[in-house]
Formats: sequence, structure tokens, C-alpha cells
Amino acid sequence: MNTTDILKSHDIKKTPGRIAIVKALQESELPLSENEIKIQMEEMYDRITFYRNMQVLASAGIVHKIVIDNTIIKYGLSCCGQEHRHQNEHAHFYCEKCHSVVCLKEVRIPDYQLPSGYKLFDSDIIIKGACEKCSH
Amino acid sequence: MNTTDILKSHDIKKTPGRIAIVKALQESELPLSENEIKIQMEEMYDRITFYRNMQVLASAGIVHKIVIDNTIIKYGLSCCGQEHRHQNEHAHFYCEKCHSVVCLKEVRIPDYQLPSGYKLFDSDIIIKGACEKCSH
DNA sequence: ATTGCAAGTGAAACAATGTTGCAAATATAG
DNA sequence: CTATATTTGCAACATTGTTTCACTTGCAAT
Ligand SMILES: [Mn+2]
Ligand SMILES: [Mn+2]
Ligand SMILES: [Zn+2]
Ligand SMILES: [Zn+2]
Repeated sequence: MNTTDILKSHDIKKTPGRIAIVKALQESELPLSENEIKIQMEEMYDRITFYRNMQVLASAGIVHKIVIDNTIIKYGLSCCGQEHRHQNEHAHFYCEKCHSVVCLKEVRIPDYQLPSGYKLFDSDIIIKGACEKCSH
Repeated sequence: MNTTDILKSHDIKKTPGRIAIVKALQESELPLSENEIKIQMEEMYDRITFYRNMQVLASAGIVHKIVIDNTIIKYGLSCCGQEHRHQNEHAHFYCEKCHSVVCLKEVRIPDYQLPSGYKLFDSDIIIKGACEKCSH
């Protein structure tokens, strides 16, 4: 699916900033930070517009925000067409050496046994360690 | 274990600010935010000292920082005497209605199957939903 | 009890991340 | 092409966290 079709299929206006964000994520193997996306966008980047567009893209389910801790945040492209929050769920890996983030699509989120009366909406799993390149 | 013994057993100097933080957490069933602790500390609270003391208490394993997302952060008292990061590990529950956080000590962290070559150090699990009081 | 000093404190200044209000610009439907 | 609802970008603000540095304090040795 090409960049502009992704936006069109979600009824989101096709603007240069949004196209640039989605393109940057499509061209990357891994989720990217704001700064990494900013570099791809060059002089087109505007902080305020970026945050607003990220919110639009995230609530449409086009991207997912990955919060490692309160200072390290990455954005990953979701498999499109799946906008419900329970779909497309998976764990994320954070390499404490090279600071890369990997979507672990094969690591599914288990059905946790919650105390009685509790209702589950969603879960976030961050697995920290060393990636293949960094674990020698 | 009383408040000052906790500090002494970790070789951490017993200062009014640290005692107040630990006391606030001991008197609470649930993990607390900075602001909730600040209220307990009254005029003794100082932002810079708070952050520095929290870092000391966290790296000693006396408290653990719970990052729900980049704006919601809580601090929970750890079972003391266990300072290694792999001990005392458990999932955390965040109620999206009343914004409370609960340590789910009974929800153990499973052994995730990582891709080959990856090394695991630590994991954070945040389960979001509605708590017992809020799920009717 | 007094003293010495390493450790801790708090003010000021800075940095990163994110939000809101508003006027100007623009994407898209008709 | 035009109308209009949406989007943009600036200014200003809010929150969270860090660094530097002079001053104070906890605590252990005397
Ligand atoms: Mn992902
Ligand atoms: Mn906990
Ligand atoms: Zn790595
Ligand atoms: Zn609740």
C-alpha cells in the first residue's frame, strides 16, 4: 500500500507533513524517534504540526507510539487496515546499548489474570536488553 | 521495617526529605505520583531534591518508578531487602477511569521468547483497563 | 560535645517534550 | 474555480527533568 493510499483509506487529508512522516516510517525497518523522523523531513519539519499529525495518525491506527520511558519515545508503522487498539498488539524490545527499538510481532500479549472485578482494555510490554548486534 | 531502618540498611543518609518520601509511600496502599507525595510533604517539598532523592531511592531498590506513559509516572515502595532489578518484578495496572496504579504482585512476568541473539535484562508490563471500583 | 568533611540541599538557569489559541494557508468536495 | 472545513505555524505556556554552584547538614571520629 503506498503512502497516500494509507491516508486516503483512513479519511485523513493528504498533507505534505503527514506524507513525509508516513514515508519516513515506511522506509525504516525500525520504529523511529521524533528526531529521526525530523531528519528525514528536513526543513519541512515543524514541532507543533508534527505532534498534531502524530496524534491523528496514532488515533487512526496508522502508527503506534512506543513509550520506553518518559524520555525515549518511538513511533512505529502499524499494519494498516487495523485500527482497533486490540488488533496489531505486540511487545516491543528496547536495546539498552544502541537504543534501538524493535517491534516483536511474534511476541503476543498473553491474557493476564487480573484480580476479580478488573477489566482489561489494553497492555504495553517493553522488554529491555541487548539486541543481536550488541550482545556479544 | 520502619522508615529510618530502610534507609540505614541501604547505607543512605537519613535526611528529612528522604524520610518524608518513604513515609508517604509506606502510608499509601497504592503507588503515588510526585504530586501526591508533594502534598504529604507540604512545605518541605523541593522539586530538585525530590528528583535527586527519587533517583537515589530507586537505584537502591527501595522504590520503583512506574511509567504509564510520558505524562503519568508513579512511584511504588519495593519489598525491601531486594535491590536486584530482576527481583521484585511484577506487572502494573493502570485504571484509565480513576487514574490509579496498582502493583500486580501476583502477575509474574513470563519468560518471553526473544529472537535469537537477543539478551533480556528487564521488562516492564503496563496493563490498562478499569479497576474494580470503576468497572461497573 | 565538638569538629571535619563528604554528602545533601536549594536557587537559578537550562533543556526536552508537549499543549493551546489564533490568524493565515490549503486540501478537497461540489 | 470556489467555498469551507481542516490544517498549519507562530507565540506563549505547561510539565518534567537536569546541571552548576554556594551553602548546609548528617554522621563518624575524636
Ligand atoms: Mn510495534
Ligand atoms: Mn510495583
Ligand atoms: Zn543494540
Ligand atoms: Zn479506577
